[in-house]
Amino acid sequence: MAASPRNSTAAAEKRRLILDAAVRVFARQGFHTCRVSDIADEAGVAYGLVYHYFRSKDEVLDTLFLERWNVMLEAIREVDAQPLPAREKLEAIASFIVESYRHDPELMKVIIVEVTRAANSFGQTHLGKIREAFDLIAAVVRRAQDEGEFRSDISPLFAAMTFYGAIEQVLTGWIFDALPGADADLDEAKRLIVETICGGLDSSDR
Amino acid sequence: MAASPRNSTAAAEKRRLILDAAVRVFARQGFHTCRVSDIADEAGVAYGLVYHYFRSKDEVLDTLFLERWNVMLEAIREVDAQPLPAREKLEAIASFIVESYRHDPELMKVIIVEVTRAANSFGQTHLGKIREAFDLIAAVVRRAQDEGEFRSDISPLFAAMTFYGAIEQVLTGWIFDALPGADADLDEAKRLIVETICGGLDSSDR
DNA sequence: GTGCGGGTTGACTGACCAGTCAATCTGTCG
DNA sequence: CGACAGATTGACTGGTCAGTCAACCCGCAC
Repeated sequence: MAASPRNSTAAAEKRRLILDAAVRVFARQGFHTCRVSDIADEAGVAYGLVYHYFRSKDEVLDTLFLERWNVMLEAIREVDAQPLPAREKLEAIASFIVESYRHDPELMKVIIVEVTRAANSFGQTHLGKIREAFDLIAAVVRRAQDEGEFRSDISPLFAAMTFYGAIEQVLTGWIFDALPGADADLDEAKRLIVETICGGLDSSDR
Repeated sequence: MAASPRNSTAAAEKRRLILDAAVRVFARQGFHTCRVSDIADEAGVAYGLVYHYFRSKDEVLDTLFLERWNVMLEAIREVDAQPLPAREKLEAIASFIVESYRHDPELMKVIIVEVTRAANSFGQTHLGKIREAFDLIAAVVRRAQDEGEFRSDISPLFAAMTFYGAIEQVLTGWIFDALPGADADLDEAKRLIVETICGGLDSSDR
């Protein structure tokens, strides 16, 4: 039965139902302060069913994070494979992250607040995955330095952390209403982040 | 007795003993995963004594955060009061934060990981205080824009968040060994952060 | 229609831990 | 010295919740 296509589809849908409910609950109440029963209630399923699809409460969050983060890593790799100036690559990366937020702000809130910036609890587990993103961005910077597009006196990894840190702080600003986050602001932000950071990295006339 | 100077000093020292122990425990195990008894053990005092000096476990963390954050806010205000170019003001601010890390990395780890970047739990409570820092930095930027030192097409608050986000990400890199954090690296970082960010903000010839 | 097997249910358990409190200690003052 | 006050102790309580599990449901195969 689990082998038949109809049922495995149904199972996947149930699983997704729980994951989507978890996003809403985590975003609203935070991972540590919500109960597994909150997730089950939000999904409209019984408590025990959560444990049929996931080994633990942690695994629910892990799944949400990894699903999205892997998509982002792939997107960065694709961007980097294209023959573009580094500035445009960074713009594409910033754009991808901002669009992720536009598309599903609750999911991005959960990922940033509960994983990426929670390096003592979940971040710990995913430090390697998070680090991968920095390394990919650093590689973009390094190549740009080799080709003279960026100045060479800033360590690529350092530049990558600065770039990513700026983006994440802006998202955090939107998430907690410290920064206006209307549609137009998001578009503006893509441009401004890269403009701010690249101005400093750019080796062009100064 | 609590009124006599010798005892009130002794009381203050005991309180400090507990606070310092809490820093080490929070840095090592994280706020959520440590027990109050861990703090008491680390301080070498009885469990109940923690509750003699603090109303709750939360209040211990609140105290640590506010103590340090208020010092930082004051430092930023003092920097801003001086007649310096904005770039040097930002350098002084970055320097202050980096020196805070050099002086007591465990405390900075706790503040960043458990408060500043934990906007769902403790950050929530202190959102206002955190926001104050952004506003102070934004004020520096705004004045620099008015005087033509910085370009005016980037919102001051946005610039402040970018600047602060970059710093915090670098500290996070040191905290979790994603970035080399030797003594010389810290000095280098002060310069590079401002260099990176201001290059973009600076309205000088481009 | 009967039986199988996975999906689904929710009451229950075991562990954990923040915070309380009554008892004890210690140093000071009259 | 006696007694008082605040400091210190740590056993205990109450509540919370992640995870378990035995029972039940339901669609399918034969």
